[in-house]
Amino acid sequence: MFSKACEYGIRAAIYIASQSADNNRVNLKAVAKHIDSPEAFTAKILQQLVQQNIITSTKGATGGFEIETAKLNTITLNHVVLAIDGDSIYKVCGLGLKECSEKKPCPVHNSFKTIRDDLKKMLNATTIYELSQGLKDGSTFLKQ
Amino acid sequence: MFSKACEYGIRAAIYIASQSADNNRVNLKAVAKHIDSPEAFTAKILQQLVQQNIITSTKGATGGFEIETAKLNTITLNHVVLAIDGDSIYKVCGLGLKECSEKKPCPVHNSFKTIRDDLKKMLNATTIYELSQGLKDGSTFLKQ
DNA sequence: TTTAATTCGGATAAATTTATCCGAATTAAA
DNA sequence: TTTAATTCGGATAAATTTATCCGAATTAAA
Repeated sequence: MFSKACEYGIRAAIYIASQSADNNRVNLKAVAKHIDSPEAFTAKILQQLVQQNIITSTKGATGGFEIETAKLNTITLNHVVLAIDGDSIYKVCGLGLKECSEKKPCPVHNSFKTIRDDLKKMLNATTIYELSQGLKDGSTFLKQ
Repeated sequence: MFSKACEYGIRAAIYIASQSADNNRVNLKAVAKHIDSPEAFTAKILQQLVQQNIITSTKGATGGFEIETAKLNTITLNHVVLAIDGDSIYKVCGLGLKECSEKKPCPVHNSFKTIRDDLKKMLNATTIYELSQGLKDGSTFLKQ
């Protein structure tokens, strides 16, 4: 569904959000540990999230990553997916055709459209903050 | 969503079905041409479909690929997807977690479950034959 | 029987994605 | 001022997926 990079990105965003809710800034090492991901690769992904203004980074000793309290509620799964995988998941033809469109649809165009619209709706309706709450109350997990 | 191989596989199956409905056997070259795919790679994918008993191959001159008339109606998108990409699309966690389950769900487990179940339902309900009909009546397309 | 057209299967190559390494820049604390 | 901990950015490497090549086997037709 998503690239590995995007999966890590979502996991990282959820973990950072769970800590930012308590005003804790977290560094790369802590992120990689808590989401069970390769450190150096995670660094690249966090950089992307910083560039797309989804998370904030602070350099130097005691530096790390956080999400501004004001933003916490506004960031959706869709934002993270767009930042890392782009909009191909919404746009690209299910059969990989370049020219697939409403006017010249591939054989699965309409059935896929329904699924994709539902996915889009879900990604837009789900905030990273609400997902981070599940982590904190122990009803959901990111590792082990 | 699907691997490139699976996209080609679906396209190939639909094209072969459209020809088998008229009792035409088609060779690799024709398949690759009509679904606009690389020939050698397509050969590998057709081999997989043969091994999984989705299509039938005939060797030698005048050889090629076809789908048995009796089978034509029974083959679904799900069969082709399983043959090429396996069941990972149904099973694997949306965030790539090894241990994600009903009992220990990842943060997106339930929202993804809904989408995935809908996808599964659709893939199971759609036959390659019905898709090939759209091709023949000109309402859908596989290339250009 | 020979030839030509085909599928099959194994060995590779190219492209893309995933992952690592490392030095530079930054910054808080000693 | 020095040190240590950190993010950043560029260069690579490893793994996976996509794609190609080619000889062997098969088979219909000449």
